[in-house]
Amino acid sequence: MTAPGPSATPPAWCVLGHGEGGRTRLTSLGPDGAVLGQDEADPAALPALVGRWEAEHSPRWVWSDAASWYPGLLAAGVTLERCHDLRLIHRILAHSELVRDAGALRAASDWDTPLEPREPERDAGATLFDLDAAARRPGAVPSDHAETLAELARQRTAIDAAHDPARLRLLVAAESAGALIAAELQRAGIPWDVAEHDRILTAALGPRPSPGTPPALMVEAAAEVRTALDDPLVPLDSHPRLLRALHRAGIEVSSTSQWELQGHDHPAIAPLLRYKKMSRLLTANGWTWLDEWVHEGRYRPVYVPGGVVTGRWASSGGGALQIPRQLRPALRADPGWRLVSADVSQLEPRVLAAMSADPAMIAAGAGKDLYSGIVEAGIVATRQEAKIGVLGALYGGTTGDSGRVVPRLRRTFPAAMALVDGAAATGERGGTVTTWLGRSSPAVEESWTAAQRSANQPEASAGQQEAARRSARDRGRFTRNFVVQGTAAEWALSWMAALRLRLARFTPVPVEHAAGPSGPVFSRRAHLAFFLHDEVIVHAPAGQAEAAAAAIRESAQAAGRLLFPGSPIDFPLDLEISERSAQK
DNA sequence: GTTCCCCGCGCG
DNA sequence: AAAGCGCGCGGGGAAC
Repeated sequence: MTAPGPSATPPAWCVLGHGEGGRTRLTSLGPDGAVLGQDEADPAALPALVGRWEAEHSPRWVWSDAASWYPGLLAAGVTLERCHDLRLIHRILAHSELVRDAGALRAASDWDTPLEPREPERDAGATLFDLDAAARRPGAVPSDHAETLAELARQRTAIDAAHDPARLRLLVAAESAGALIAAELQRAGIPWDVAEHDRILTAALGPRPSPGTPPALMVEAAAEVRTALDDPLVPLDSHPRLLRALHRAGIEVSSTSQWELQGHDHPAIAPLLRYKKMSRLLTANGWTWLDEWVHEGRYRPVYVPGGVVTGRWASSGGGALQIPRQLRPALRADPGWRLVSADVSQLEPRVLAAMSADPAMIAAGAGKDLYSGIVEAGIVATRQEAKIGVLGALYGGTTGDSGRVVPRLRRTFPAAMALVDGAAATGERGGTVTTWLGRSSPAVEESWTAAQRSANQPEASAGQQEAARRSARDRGRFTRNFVVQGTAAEWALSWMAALRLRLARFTPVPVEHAAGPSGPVFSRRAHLAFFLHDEVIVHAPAGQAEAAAAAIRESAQAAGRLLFPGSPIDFPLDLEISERSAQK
């Protein structure tokens, strides 16, 4: 290694990529991108090398993607502060309206690849040696050293020449921090109380049955339904056949959905609704789920940062983002530890208020509850009306209660409504909209534009015209919501990124019996354990729980200032410290 | 036998 | 009651 001397420029970037003979190459770059030094290591020696550079220089690590590189480093005990995830950033830059010339990026289409879903690490001990194979698995973006450097250069050029480089840099940093956090979350896992989960299942379904047989309470409910329908064989799990059986019994429903069933008065309805509830719990989060996803007291879901077009995270396997409220009590802190749970009150409306700088809407949220603020301002009578109206504004609701309330909101919050109405109009025309930090909505397909054009010809059929209008409205609702949902995702990433750095400064505490997959662990630090769009859970030693709560609050304020400097908008949290997650 | 789509419902 | 946005998943059943 050409080690920088005391007077040399410290490395701002360290680029990792695959070199010759299965070795990993490391190139350090100065702030201007000039090469400062080179080194290389076998996969087994990589964590030590990376750890040394992190300790000495804390550079921004550049790699094809964190999902390929970081789990192996984490398994070896190496935690990094900052990175630049080329795969995630490529997808943003190649489509961002803020980028003036995305030609070079678009041409490098190998980089425009979503990550293949990957099973969680069942045996993290093997990861150290699988590091190389993991980064080279099929479907992955390029990870060889030269191409990694070339892509970094393309991205830097695009950012530097962008319309608003400062905003784009915030987005790049937030998205990349998210990539680190996702890997760390998966490694840490959610502390999960298997016995409590089993208690909840047993209370709802009856004791765990032998494989292949339904639990007792489901059998009971099914029998009640069949008696009430006077049809001893009706299959309750087949929608088409159940629907026909309901019709035979004189229950005129067009689907078997619970909201439609609820409207009918028949002795079969109540047990059927109970059966459907139980069936859902059993198939989605029953004992099979427990066996598959919870090991050694940890649920380790697979998070997919940037998995949603708007920039929200998705998940792959285990349904991490759909844990039913009913099972929340199964989230339980380790002995002597606490769960610090926080969610943002009305994140999306507040984000809209800040983006549009709508003074009336900011004022409505200035207390604690934005919906109550709207009631107190005399715009609607009830909190429920306010909520339905605001959601209608964000989602493009036109019918029912929301259709009645939205026009009132349009008069009261003209700036906020102009922002979402404008986004909808752009989408209806086939245009692109962009979030606060620069993530743009996908461009329309040519076939969409063609269909719109031909529907505007005089010879177009009425059906064609109606289909085109509906499709335009659908797209308008999507772009209307995109700017708000996407900016809210940016806020949430910024919140977590700030929180992660604060938690990294907490003092680790001794842990007696924790043997992680990588071997014995003798001390552990407060860490993020769960993230769900506008909610985080931190797992912290009891003595540090208050400090963790303060860190969560400070981080929320920091995220608000970072995205909306000078704005009076605030982002109040509902925060709770407990041993066990509340059901709410 | 495998693949794909729809339905319904969980989450924000 | 849903409605209006964004998802993932399991099960059934049609299509291949």
